[in-house]
Parts: sequence; C-alpha cells; structure tokens
Amino acid sequence: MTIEIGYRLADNSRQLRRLFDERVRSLGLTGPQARLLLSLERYPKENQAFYAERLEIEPITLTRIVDRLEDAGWIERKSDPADRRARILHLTDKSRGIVARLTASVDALFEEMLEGVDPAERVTFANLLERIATNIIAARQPEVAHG
Amino acid sequence: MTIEIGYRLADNSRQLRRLFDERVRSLGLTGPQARLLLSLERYPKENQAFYAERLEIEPITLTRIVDRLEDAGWIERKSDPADRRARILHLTDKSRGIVARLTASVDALFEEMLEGVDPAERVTFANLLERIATNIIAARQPEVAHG
DNA sequence: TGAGAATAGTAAGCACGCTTATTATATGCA
DNA sequence: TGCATATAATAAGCGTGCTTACTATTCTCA
Repeated sequence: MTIEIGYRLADNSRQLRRLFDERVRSLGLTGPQARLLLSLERYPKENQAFYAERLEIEPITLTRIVDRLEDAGWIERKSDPADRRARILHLTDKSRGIVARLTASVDALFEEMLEGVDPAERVTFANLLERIATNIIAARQPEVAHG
Repeated sequence: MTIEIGYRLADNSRQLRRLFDERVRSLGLTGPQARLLLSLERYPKENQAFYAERLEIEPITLTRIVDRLEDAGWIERKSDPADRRARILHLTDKSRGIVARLTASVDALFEEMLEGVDPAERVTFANLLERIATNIIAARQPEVAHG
C-alpha cells in the first residue's frame, strides 16, 4: 500500500506538470517560463536570486530561462541601483497581456483536477499533503550537527 | 483552496523525486537509471519499447538512458531472435547486487514520507490520488471523435 | 503477394535541471 | 581599514525530457 501511494503521488505530479506544459505551449511558452512569468506578476521587481528561491531551482537554471525570455521579449533585466551585482526582472508590454491568460489557465487546470472532490475531501487532502510535505522535507535534511 | 492544493501536489512530488534522486546518487546512479533498473527487475527481458511505456517516457529518452547504463556495465542489450528490430534488455552480474539495495531504499523512502499517517488515512489518501489521476488523464485527452 | 501502415530503435537539436567553478561586488568582523 | 567570507550572476558540462525525422523491419489486408 505504502509503495503504491508513493508511486501514485509521483505519477500524479508528473502528469499534472505535463498537462500544464501542454496548455501553456499554445501560448508559445514552456512550463518553466510560464511559472516564472506568474511569479513575476505576483512578486514584481525582485532580483534573479529571489525568483530562483521562489521556484526552487538553482540560480544558473533561472539564468538561462531568463536569457530565453529576454531574447523573446517577454521580460527585461535592469540593473539594481542599490547592488551592482544584481539584476531586477521586469515584465514587458508584450507579457502583460499573457499573464491573465496564464492565471486563468492554471485555475481551470486545478479545478479540472479536483472535479468531483467535495470541499470536505479537499480539506482532508490538503491536510495530508501538508503532513507529507513536512515528512519529505525532514527526510531531505542532511546530517545536522552532532557534536 | 483549489490553487493551493494544486501547487502543493506539484511541490510534493518534485520534492519526492529529488529525495529519491539524492539517495540513489550514492549508489552511482541517476534517478531515471535507478527507475529503469527497478523496472527491469520486476519485468525482465522485455524490449526497449516496453520499458519506455512502463516509465512513461519517449523511446528516444529511454535509448539514451540505456546507452549510459550499458556503457557503465549495468545492463546489456541483446537482439530479439523473434524480431530483428528489437533489443531485449538484461541485467548484468554487476547490477544484480544493487537492485535489492534500490528496492530497500524506495521502501524506506516511502515509509518516511508517510510517517504518522495511519492506515485509514492512507486508504483515504490513495483513493483521492486515484480519483485525481483519473481527472488529470481525462483532462489530457486530446479532442476525441466528434462527428 | 505486395504495397501501405505500423512499430522498434536511433539521431539531431533544444529546454531545463543539476554540480562545480569563476568573476564581481557586498558585508562583517578583527 | 582591510581581509575573509558571503552573495549575485554566469559559464561549462552532463543527464533527461521533449519534438521531429530517419532507417529497418514487421504487420495488415486488398
């Protein structure tokens, strides 16, 4: 039983990610690109390190997503007057239109995912996911101080 | 609420995958390589198309995982006497020892993940995951016949 | 039987994730 | 103040995922 739950959980999220990727593809974006644009809408004008942290990817991974989005005119890097190492990310006129469509797409997707799951069940499910997340994070902690 | 569940689900599975990848790395394997070895243990001596289907990856993606595993001596390709297009995959002496360790690792990992979740809750959770999987698969179906 | 469709495997080329390493700048503490 | 440490961004290089396209072989059915 335990094993099946593990596989099923891993499987659900892979399928969910694929579904998201497929849908944003019609807008000319990859999944990670769309996730960055959504993050940029919600938390505007932060530096790259901030978004890497938000998206839980390494800074170098973010750098290259930003490269492509900037090349395609979706976002702009501007230097931070307060820190000459940093680059602040901005949405462009081109991207401002698409973010609403992305948001709607995500909402619809998650609603389809939970179709037929009533509110009480959703609460139960959210609760279980939360506890499992805590367990996973605990399991990932490397050996902590022991002397 | 719906949105948070969606993000949480996506997040849990990403973290779970990372945890698995980290653990098998100490055995000298990547996550996908370990998954293929486990699949090869459970369903031995099938052709590459079979394993691509099992792992839900494209045949070309499997080809390259197989390339590396074969180079490293973990598996062998042998031609199928019944179909000259096909290649049957075999574990080698080198890999036979590791599969038990992988299996134990996966078991432990899933058990840690579900720590503190009692049997009744596990049933509930498995059930919800199942229904959500069905919804996701339905949402991914491309336009079906309509004439 | 023989032509077209399907299947098995692979190549090329791209995006994204990682680890490891480098440069530039900022911070902190003796 | 100045030296060590930390932080921001990027580069190089690899593995895994994809799409598209190709060859070889097998299957199907007219």
